[in-house]
Amino acid sequence: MNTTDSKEEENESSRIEAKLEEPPVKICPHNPSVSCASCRLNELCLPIALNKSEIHQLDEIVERNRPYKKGDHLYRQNDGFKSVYAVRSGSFKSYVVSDSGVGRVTGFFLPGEIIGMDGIASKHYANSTQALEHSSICEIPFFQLEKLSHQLPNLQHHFFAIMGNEIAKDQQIHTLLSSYTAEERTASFLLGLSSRFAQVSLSPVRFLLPMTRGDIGEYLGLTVETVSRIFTALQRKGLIEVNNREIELLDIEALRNIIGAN
Amino acid sequence: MNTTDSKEEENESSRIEAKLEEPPVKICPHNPSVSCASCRLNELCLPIALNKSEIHQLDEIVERNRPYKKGDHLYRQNDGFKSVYAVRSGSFKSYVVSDSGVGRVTGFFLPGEIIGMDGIASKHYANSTQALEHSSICEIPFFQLEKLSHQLPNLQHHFFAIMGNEIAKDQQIHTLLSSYTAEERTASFLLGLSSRFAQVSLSPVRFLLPMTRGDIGEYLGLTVETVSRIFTALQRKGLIEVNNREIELLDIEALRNIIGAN
DNA sequence: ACGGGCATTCGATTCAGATCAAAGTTTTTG
DNA sequence: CAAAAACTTTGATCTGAATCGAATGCCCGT
Repeated sequence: MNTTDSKEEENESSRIEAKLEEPPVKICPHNPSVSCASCRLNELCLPIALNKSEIHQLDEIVERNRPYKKGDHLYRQNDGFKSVYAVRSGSFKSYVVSDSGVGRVTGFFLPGEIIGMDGIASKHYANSTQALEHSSICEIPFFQLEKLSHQLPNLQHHFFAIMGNEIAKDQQIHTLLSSYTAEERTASFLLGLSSRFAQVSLSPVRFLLPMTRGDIGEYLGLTVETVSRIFTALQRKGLIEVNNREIELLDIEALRNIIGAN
Repeated sequence: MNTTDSKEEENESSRIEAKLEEPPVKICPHNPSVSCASCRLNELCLPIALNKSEIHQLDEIVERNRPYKKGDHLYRQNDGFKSVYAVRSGSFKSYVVSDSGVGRVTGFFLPGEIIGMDGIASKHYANSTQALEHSSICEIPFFQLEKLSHQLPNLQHHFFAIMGNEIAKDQQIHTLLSSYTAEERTASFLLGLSSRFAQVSLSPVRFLLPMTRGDIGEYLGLTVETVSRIFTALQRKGLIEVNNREIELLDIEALRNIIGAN
């Protein structure tokens, strides 16, 4: 999509390398001290609602892969489904490519969020997912997650909740795409990002967009130009301040009012 | 939405009645012979992949409510989440109503399909769901489903798959809404219905739409007029035959080609 | 059978956002 | 460090679908 062929080659090879060095390292090479028990995301991610011993068991099945460079793929459309992934740091986007070459972004993932659940039913991933920046991931082999869920009712319960949450979120987007204007979509998107950043203890009013305007447009069903124009318009109205990828929300109440009628 | 106040009153009271007559009748009043084991949908619905004894255990927790009349609500937005539902016969639609009164349909449900998973995470249903025609339902109290899933790995596995399927489906709709034209959306919708009818052994080429043009429009992010015009246009091109709610797909290949480029 | 209320269709017009075109800016890379 | 590639912004124009305005048809209850 946005990457050249040669870039893709590199990514592909580094990805394969990572797979070859089995058995997977349990401790993240670039931050060996992180385990689920000590991860700052454990209140947000899978371990939520698990007790100490349960977290330890979960820890056992989590594979902490080497970090992903910008553009590296976690998996590609139609790859066999094997794992779900929890973002540890950085960010990812999922997208599908049509025969006509037009890509459509189906989701963005920030730390603590789970990637890959679209593959559970069909056993093949329905989209491709790549890193938007230097990022790290916890890979959770789904077969083992199921087995462990069977032993730990709390984990089963929580994973049902995570999937239910994904379903509810997807339906909100359905509503957004089927009835919101470009400005409403954009405001809603910014507010959504804001609260997701807040969840990981980042500023909800000032943040860096990990994705391009084009990515946002594909996600929201708009063109790059429209996204850019709406950003400019919101800035002119004094609701946000834009500097490249850096966004500051100046008037959250007003942004909420934009989507308030819906 | 489409029902008058007085109609709503009726529905509401009948619904409350149904809840009052606990303990729930295990055998459907209007068709006492149906159990999961004998249900013609059991290859499609929850019992899939369960053995005879497991199906019997599932049967124990399923509540077969009285039938729902057209317009009756299964639940309403923000009601406390208690159960998921499997459609036994008829059809349902889910919708959200905005403050501004504009409703948006978020889904249609045919026999064998599961309703209500959007409430699992938040413990409150994110939408309202009502019958589009005289319909019957199997209610599955979620707490008991979880408990049983914990005992039956096959059930746990299958429910993960059902939820994963819902997630994958929702993401397809995301793509549809963010990049398809009105004609592409409509063609895709008709083909989707067609294959869902086929799954329950109904004709995939000739069927009755259980929903109005308005419902379809809200679901696809189009207006009633546009849906109507597209139907007319597809008929003029000889791809479908429309008579009120009755649809015949005359050229499925051509319909596929409409969305083929995507 | 009939009247009233939805649901559907169709035509005319408008408009939000796409498309087309091009310059400017930031990031990547050899 | 400079060239190239990728991304962003702005302006002009176009267009698909919304909106507005009716007329007609169908279904439901009495």
